[in-house]
Amino acid sequence: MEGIDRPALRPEPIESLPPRAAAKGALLPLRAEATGTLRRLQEAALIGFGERGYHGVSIRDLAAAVGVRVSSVYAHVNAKEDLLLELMVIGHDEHNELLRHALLASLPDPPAQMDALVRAHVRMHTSYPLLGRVCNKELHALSDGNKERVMSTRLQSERMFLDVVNRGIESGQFRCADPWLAVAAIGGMGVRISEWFDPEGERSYDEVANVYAAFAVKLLA
Amino acid sequence: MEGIDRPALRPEPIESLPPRAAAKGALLPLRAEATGTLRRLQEAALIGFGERGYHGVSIRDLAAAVGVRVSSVYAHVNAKEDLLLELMVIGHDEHNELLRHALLASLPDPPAQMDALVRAHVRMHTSYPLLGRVCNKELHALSDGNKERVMSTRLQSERMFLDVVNRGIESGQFRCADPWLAVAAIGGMGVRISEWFDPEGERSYDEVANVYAAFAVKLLA
DNA sequence: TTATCGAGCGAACGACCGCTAGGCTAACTT
DNA sequence: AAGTTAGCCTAGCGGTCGTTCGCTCGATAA
Repeated sequence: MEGIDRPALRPEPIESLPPRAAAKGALLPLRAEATGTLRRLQEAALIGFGERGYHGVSIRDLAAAVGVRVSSVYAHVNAKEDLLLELMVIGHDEHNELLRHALLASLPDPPAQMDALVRAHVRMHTSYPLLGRVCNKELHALSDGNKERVMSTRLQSERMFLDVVNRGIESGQFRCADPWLAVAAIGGMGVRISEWFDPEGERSYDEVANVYAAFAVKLLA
Repeated sequence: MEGIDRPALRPEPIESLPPRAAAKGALLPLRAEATGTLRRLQEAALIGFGERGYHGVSIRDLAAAVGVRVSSVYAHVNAKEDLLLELMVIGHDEHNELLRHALLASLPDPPAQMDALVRAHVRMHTSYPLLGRVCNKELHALSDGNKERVMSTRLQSERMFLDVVNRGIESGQFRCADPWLAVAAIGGMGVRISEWFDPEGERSYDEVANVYAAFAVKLLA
């Protein structure tokens, strides 16, 4: 028995937020329309779920973070899971839209399209690292129906990458024995960004995006 | 109000395990020396933490999975966190050793060394996908001291990749403006494997390793 | 034979969990 | 002025959390 002073289960509260960072450093994308207390609940949930995981954050934590009593939370939210679901839907929809717009604005050349897709992918994970973390780590906490709903969006996004890879192979500009594996690799390196990216850090979005886009295209050459 | 039938928080128990899979499909690497009930607790924790996260699995879940009462768990384990710590140490040490041995057995040529490192990295995440998931997703649940201990091993592993990239740049075999970013990308695509790899699936370890190793070297060319 | 010990047990501790019932207040409609 | 509503409150429900306690039982060692 050596555990004299056992570590506290929840060592520190979720820091409450300054009124609102400039849009540049917003926690959530513009498609998050909520305002007032609900908005602050969503942001507290984003921080908490992102740092400690869904089951590591209680309604009491969230209530304390926004300066409200537990029961008042339920004036804005039906259930804790709804808070997670909303974040996951926002994140996946935003990601999907970024990819779609990237494709629309790109020349119809597979390497150019892949470059555009990867830049959008990187933009998502550098602009909203906490959201990326929640979307990629907390799926398990969603009930089956909600999980399916989110996964269908993710599958659509994956398909965009896959289509570009396949078209590039047909045109002879890409060479790749297993297109899905290439997409998995490209996707994986982007997803991980949300684990280390720091907007105040030494690497800007542009640097990461340039490098990763080049990586993806080289990897398929 | 639409949440008529609220989803159960913990819908299904951790399935209890068959006596022991052949070493080929072992849940834990050989360096996990525990036997008997403690071993089965570790394996139940690995499955539970990997599928539902540390805070999503209770001591009662683990006890039920190994067929023992809650209080008996504490004959083998000092605290729940120790179970997680042990898994994380095993995982990180195994990973580190695989990388070291890969380097030792490789020709001193940076592309060959990178090929070997990536194969070892892939081997880790295909052989022990649950362990990879726990190691990469549950760091937040470790107390500060334990987290540091694990992170120092991770840093050592990262350094092996970084050294090879830097040496390859010096020798002119690699071209890369930001070596750390390349390591992050290569590491990220490997880490993600544990999220989708299925030993019974259509892709074998060898296929994934071949492709990913080629990706890494091409990406640095 | 006796002593020790590992491994299990039932019961329970205090804290925390998600969630709800019901009441108060202040602002907005009508 | 009267009614409605949004938003917050106090209080507490039933249940689960990690952990501890004192105990039994069988195997091993002296």
